[in-house]
Amino acid sequence: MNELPAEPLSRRDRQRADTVREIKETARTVLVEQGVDGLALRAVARQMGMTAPALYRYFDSREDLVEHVVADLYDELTDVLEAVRDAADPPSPGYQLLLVARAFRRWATTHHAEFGLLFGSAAERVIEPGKLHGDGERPPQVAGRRFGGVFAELVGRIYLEQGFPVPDEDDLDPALRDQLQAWCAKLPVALPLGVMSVFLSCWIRLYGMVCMEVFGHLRFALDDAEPMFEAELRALGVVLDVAGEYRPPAT
Amino acid sequence: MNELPAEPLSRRDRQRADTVREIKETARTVLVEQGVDGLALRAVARQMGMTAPALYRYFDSREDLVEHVVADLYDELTDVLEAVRDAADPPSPGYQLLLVARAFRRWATTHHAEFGLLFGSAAERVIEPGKLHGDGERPPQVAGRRFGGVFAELVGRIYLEQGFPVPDEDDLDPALRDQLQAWCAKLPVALPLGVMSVFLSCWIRLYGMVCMEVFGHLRFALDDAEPMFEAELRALGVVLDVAGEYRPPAT
DNA sequence: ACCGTTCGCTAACACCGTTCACTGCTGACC
DNA sequence: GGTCAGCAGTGAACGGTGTTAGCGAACGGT
Repeated sequence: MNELPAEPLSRRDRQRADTVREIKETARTVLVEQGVDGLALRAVARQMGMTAPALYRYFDSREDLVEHVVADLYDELTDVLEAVRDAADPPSPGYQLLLVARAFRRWATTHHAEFGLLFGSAAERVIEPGKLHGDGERPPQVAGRRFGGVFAELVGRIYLEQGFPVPDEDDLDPALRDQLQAWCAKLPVALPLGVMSVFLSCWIRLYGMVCMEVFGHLRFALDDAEPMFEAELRALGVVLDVAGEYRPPAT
Repeated sequence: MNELPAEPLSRRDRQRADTVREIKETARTVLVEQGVDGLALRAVARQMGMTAPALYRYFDSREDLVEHVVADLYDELTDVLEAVRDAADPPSPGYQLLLVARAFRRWATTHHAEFGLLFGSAAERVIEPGKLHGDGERPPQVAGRRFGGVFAELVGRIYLEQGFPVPDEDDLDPALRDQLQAWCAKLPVALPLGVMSVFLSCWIRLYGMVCMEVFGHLRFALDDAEPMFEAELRALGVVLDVAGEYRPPAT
């Protein structure tokens, strides 16, 4: 991203940046091998032949390290989603959304530990803004925003390019309308508030479904959630008026 | 529940049962005061004037204690939902479902720590069946089943008493159909598989919405999720063909 | 009154996050 | 080229965690 002051990196600084990167990568392998609970500073340090206090030269605390890992994972996930989106053929937003949603679920199910760190209840405090940390946005939040933006942008494009039925603004609960208005104001493009409400509803279904599957809250009924997920994707296609673009998964 | 061998409780056994109850209650107050992470054995013991190892006379491990607390919380939540359901006037299943769903969200938002323990990602292993523990069902699972049963039963009654549009069995993905079939076989009453799929879809929306709100995954757009929740309730009412029974919340 | 079970304690182990004081090394400046 | 500041990394230590082992006291049934 921001690499404008490209050269004035002293040799020391480069080495330091490398170490930071190595720490985060090691943290991630520990996360994968040992699970969210096993992500201990000492474990990370051990795995890279260091001692735990040394990590404090690079991160303020375990929490700080975790936040940076979270941000990196968000970015990685978003990169995957964007790549899938940009490789979609045809590149219509409806089909792109289908593929992106599927890629999201795929990433979640194949990266169980990472997904738990990003979207589990332990992430609550990581996502939470503010704290005593000043109210400047921290890495996980901007990365999380970018992630959500992929979906929001696609739904927005579907609406603008093809349209789908949305509730009239006057039919929305005023309390909801005001919040949607405030949220909309923070977005790059203004959309009718009804579109925002439809997007939120779809987002809840998609996100809720994936979280429930990964965290085992669907196992009381299903042991393989993929068919149900595909059924939900078709239902979302109907809601967004792109049902005709549905294609069964490749495999 | 099962109090058939009512009397042969020796004095010692009664005292022991009392202690078990006191431990679980103390664990719950610690949970509320300190949060999920603060739920430490030593903290529980300290608060009731004991030492941590003493708790091992009553529970095999911290995990074991947590599981029992989870089961109790499930039962308590289910009691609340059943009470709300039984007090509904009129007692039509559609209206009852509306009130029960609202009560669920209310309990979740007013019992943040407890909800996190029950439905957060930390509950993953608690919910998970089997382990090396034999494959007998453990307390959290039976309690969780009872909890889900409240919703399932209401949706079933709505279908049987009034009906709502469901997909034809032949339109379901065979892979999904088989799983729904297997699940259905475990339920007390047999329902068309299309009903099961509609129920699952509704459950995902309801459950997903509440989890996302409580765990802060909706705060990027909303700071008070209630209006959106009500909108979702109305949408679910349409799906289940009981939209006419919607009433705005009492407040 | 005895004896076995139960209960709670202390001590200890291994692990965690975090702080502190101390060592080398390295880069920069005169 | 020599000196000196600053940085990376160390081991020790503090207070916390879950858990195990062994001991003593109290209790219940005979």
